[in-house]
Amino acid sequence: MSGNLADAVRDGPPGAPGTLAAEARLLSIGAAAAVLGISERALRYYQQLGLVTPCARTPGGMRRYSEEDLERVTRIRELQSLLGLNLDEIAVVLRHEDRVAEIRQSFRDERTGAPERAELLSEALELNENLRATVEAKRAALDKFLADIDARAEKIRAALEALP
Amino acid sequence: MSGNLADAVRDGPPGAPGTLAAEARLLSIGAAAAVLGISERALRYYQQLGLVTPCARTPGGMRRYSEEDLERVTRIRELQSLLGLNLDEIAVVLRHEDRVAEIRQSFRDERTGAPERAELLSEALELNENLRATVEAKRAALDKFLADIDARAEKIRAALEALP
DNA sequence: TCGGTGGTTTACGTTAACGTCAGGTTACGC
DNA sequence: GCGTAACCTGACGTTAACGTAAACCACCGA
Repeated sequence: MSGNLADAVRDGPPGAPGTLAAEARLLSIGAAAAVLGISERALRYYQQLGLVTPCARTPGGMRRYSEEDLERVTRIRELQSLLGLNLDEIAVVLRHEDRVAEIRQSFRDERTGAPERAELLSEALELNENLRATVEAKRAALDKFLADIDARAEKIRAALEALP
Repeated sequence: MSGNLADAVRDGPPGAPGTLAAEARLLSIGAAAAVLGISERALRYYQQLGLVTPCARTPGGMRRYSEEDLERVTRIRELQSLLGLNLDEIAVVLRHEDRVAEIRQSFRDERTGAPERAELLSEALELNENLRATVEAKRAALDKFLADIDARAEKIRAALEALP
């Protein structure tokens, strides 16, 4: 092992005058992959599907990932492992979440009128509720599953107490 | 559509003297697939991997599935969709559950001594607890996920109330 | 300035979980 | 007894989500 995670993440001098703090913390694809614990190939693949695009590139064309980019990837993995969604379905979820973020922006905008604001909020609420329903369904099923397991455990424990 | 589900499941006269009720209710692979809502190919594939073997065959070699067989397949699908396990991992879980069933048998056996019974019960308990841990972990993650969604919804609702 | 490490695109390879097709066999209603 | 629908066993095809290799290019420390 020539380079470890700490080496990969540690960037050039962050004090270079003129560069914003956020800019200094952009990660290369190797560092990003190391931090996230996934492969570089996966990151490129997600980008190919339009799921995450690194916020910047170096003049030479190398990908630079921001903290926000990493969070997005984390989100992808969560939606994969927790909800069992495939990448196409995840793309939809992410688009919805992007839309919510967009709504948040419009909301901050001074020019947005009150009735339009209400409209935006209820749209955001609906998008949110949409995902919630999916998650809630899964949770309910899991809870039942867990209850079954616990019931079995209880029977075994009862038998154990009846023994000695 | 020439044959529907009801046709497929409805078997020959169940009153044929000499045949047990359970025997009369064995399903062909087509009927089983229809009831379960999966493909025949999937059933054959699961068998190939040693996950479910139909309890019987006709003299001519055609598969016959019992109610218990169907439950086992349902279990497989549950482990797939809820826990996101692959079929190899599911094979392990099923082997553990089979072992628990075996333990239950030994337990009913008169010849099993008291110390051995205790041993069997704690083995069953451990196997059960094993699966429980997996499920519980998933549930915790899902709960957190759901909490995040609810928090967002709350923020949106608060903004909505602050409007009019 | 230059060597080595790391990154880029392009393209073909891999694995799990089936889908589908071919060619022959069995079950069942009439 | 007979036709046909359902089933059998291979065997090859497919799709998602990457893995891997090749050939070329960027960056950075000495």
